[in-house]
Amino acid sequence: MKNKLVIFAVDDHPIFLKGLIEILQDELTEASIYGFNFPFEALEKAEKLKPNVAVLDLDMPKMNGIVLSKELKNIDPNIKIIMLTMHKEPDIIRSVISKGLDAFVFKDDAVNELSKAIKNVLMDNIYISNPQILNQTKEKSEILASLTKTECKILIFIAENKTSNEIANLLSVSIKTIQNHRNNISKKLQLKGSNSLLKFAISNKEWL
Amino acid sequence: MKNKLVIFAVDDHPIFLKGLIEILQDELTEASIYGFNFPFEALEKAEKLKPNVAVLDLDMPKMNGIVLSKELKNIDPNIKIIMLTMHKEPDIIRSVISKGLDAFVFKDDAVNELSKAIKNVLMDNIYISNPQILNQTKEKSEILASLTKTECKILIFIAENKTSNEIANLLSVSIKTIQNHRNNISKKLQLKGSNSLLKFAISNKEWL
DNA sequence: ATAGAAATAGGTATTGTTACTTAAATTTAT
DNA sequence: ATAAATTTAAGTAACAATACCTATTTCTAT
Repeated sequence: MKNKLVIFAVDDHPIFLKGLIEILQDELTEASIYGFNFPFEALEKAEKLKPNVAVLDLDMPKMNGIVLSKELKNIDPNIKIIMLTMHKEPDIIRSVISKGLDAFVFKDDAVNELSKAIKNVLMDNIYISNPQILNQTKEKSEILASLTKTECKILIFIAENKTSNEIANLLSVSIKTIQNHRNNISKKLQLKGSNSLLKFAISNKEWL
Repeated sequence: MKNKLVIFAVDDHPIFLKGLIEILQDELTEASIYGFNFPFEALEKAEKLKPNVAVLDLDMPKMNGIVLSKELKNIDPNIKIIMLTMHKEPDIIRSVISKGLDAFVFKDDAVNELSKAIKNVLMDNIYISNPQILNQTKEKSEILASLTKTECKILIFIAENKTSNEIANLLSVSIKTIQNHRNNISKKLQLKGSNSLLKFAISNKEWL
């Protein structure tokens, strides 16, 4: 006779968490489901309750799903992590997926995909709902990864509303150096036209 | 003996909707709760089911909560609308609040505030959870509201990555006219510096 | 040690945005 | 009808970003 399955669900939105617990309970009637609105609550209870699976929201204030997953794996490396997200951008997913998760499920698909994900991670499989999304624009994220350290630093400054002049002063280099970097970044990202780099930086500032 | 209360809940996220229905059912055991993932489904059923209250998500693809609320009021002006949102920015809330809603509840507060909101709207009161948020930065939204029609139109074009030249061609006016409007908008919004208007437009594009 | 990558910085030109001015035509409201 | 607001558009100037180019120094890995 095997032990009762213990599942953690962590999401900062109370209503979403309520729905999440409902779904898990519906699908896994024999499991114990614990819901937490705050990541630190889940961490506090993890040692005592010894969860087998943790279903985490990626986007949470203060401690996001990635950080929380690392903390949980610290407590017990056998805890299986299922990451939930609303984001559908391949770039974001790719940047997150390489950090030791066991499953990745999109919130829109969660009703159908969560039980599959749980079954798979318990068999030590890695599960990704909607994997075809990842094949759509492989190039872009690879190009983003091709940016050098300095180029990344400058792109972050651009996203922070800094002009080339301001960045040059902050880094104590010539404005021509910054302009040159901007050009190289634009070429790598295949951006053209007026303020295209600024628009890109602002739109993607969360993921630099 | 009064009729049974009929409540609609509309949210594009299945899990959130599930949680929402749970809360409503918990709080109002005697009511009939109908949940819809898609606004058009709610519209289709509204004539037959004659809801007294509709709890709507503000941010939905294709048809947002404002549009849906107008359609529902078209079917029956007596339907009370409770708008749910995640946004906490006073600007956004102020721009939405003046469109004939009966209640405004923040998603984070929804567990506690929803039943209060329903009771109030049924008594023909207007209910706002967390009204103190609105008093924080009154000025900015008032300035935003001070924009004229043409200024708004141009701001939307700017947010759509259009240059002054492109906007001038689209509207068949001189580029100097567009530049002049840009200046007037910047002055009204108290924006200064390089590309400040573009940055503002991109950051606020959802609420123009 | 040396080749390759990265960071530095200069030139030159075009285009776009900001910031100010004035002013006429048109629309809107009282 | 008249005043006020809005839209239109001109001039001028400075600053910023894009889009090319070349070239030197510095770091990095084999």
